[in-house]
Amino acid sequence: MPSNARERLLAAAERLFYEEGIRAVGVERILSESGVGRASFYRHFPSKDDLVVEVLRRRDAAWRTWLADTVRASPRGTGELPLALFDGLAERFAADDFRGCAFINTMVEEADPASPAHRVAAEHKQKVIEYLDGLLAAAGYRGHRDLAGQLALLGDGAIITALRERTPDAAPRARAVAEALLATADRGTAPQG
Amino acid sequence: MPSNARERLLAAAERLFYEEGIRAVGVERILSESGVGRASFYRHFPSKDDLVVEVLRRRDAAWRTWLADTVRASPRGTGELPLALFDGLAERFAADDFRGCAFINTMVEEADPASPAHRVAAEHKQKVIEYLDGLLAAAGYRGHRDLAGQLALLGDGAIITALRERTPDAAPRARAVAEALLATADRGTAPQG
DNA sequence: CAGAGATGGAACCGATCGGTACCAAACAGC
DNA sequence: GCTGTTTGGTACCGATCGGTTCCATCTCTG
Repeated sequence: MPSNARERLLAAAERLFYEEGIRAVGVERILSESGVGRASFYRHFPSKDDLVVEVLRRRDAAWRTWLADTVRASPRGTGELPLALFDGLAERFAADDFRGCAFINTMVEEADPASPAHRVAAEHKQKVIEYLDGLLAAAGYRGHRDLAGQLALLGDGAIITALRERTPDAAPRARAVAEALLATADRGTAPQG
Repeated sequence: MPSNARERLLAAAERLFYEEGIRAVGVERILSESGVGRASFYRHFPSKDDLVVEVLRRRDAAWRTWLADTVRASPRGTGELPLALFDGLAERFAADDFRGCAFINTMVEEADPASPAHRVAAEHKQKVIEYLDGLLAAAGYRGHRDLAGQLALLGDGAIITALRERTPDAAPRARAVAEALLATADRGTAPQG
């Protein structure tokens, strides 16, 4: 019942946009790689911009699900559970097709902060911060809100560094900073350690 | 004696590329905003790509000069002198036309790491790290090489965060992390504090 | 003032951009 | 088998892309 062509379009677009960039990939490429006809494309999406937004929405959901799964599967204790973010990033950085963060890339490519794609990308980062905030709050960190922003900042810095170096080295480097940060942070009546 | 048209082209291109993105700005825009004729453009630059590379080279030189000047003018002592990076970033983030880091943006837009523009952008970051390494070494930090990479990582994270938030708040937040990092770092026979 | 080099404007090129219209084949449910 | 929807293919649209060519003008130097 769910349209087959639509799924193929989204899958091809997500891959191509990430690998080569949103502006660098034309509709023609998406059609040929997905095997979908031109008319079918515009039956499912009013414009390329709408496809972009839909791709980002799905990737946002998938990415945060992946992060939650990674944290859930982490052997780390509650106190250092937020560091699981960097464990997960280390795996991502090692992937052959790693090309940074799709949402950072979108904010860069779609310069206008009011554009739908830019907004979805910015909101993604905000949701990740809120998730980290929850982890930090559960671990009893005071100032967990600020800490969450700093961990996200470290994660973004690691992603940019990995994009430049083309190695996974940035992940443990950022994690070391995060460890120093959490070590100096004040934990109140910590539920457990 | 230095070609006037060439300077105007570089100035207009630098501004437009930074404000709207490299791919988003066509040659026609650069011509109209610089007042340079089409033929003159291709007399000075074999292609748009060559203009892009030249713009990046100049911005690299200007940016690192700015950083060195900022550090030189900083009232901070030797031990915390590298933190002047974040003092400088704070000013940049507050600018109305702030749109992230031109070199990060280039690495994102020019996806191919072998492309000339991407390489120049990546090399810029490397040079900044080497400069920070010098500051840290002069301050007597052990492991100054790793520390330099971590400070640069924090800087990039701050830039991405500022791009998303559209406020200068990320600079002091990253600086706080850098302070915690330097505080836990081992200083050998420190020349002075 | 004369000559040479640099300049801006415009016409033009093939290719590609995002988007529309039409059509025949494949597919479903009844 | 018949009907109605979804599909892929193709031709086409105006606009813009990066790049070439030619020309008239302007400016600087001798």
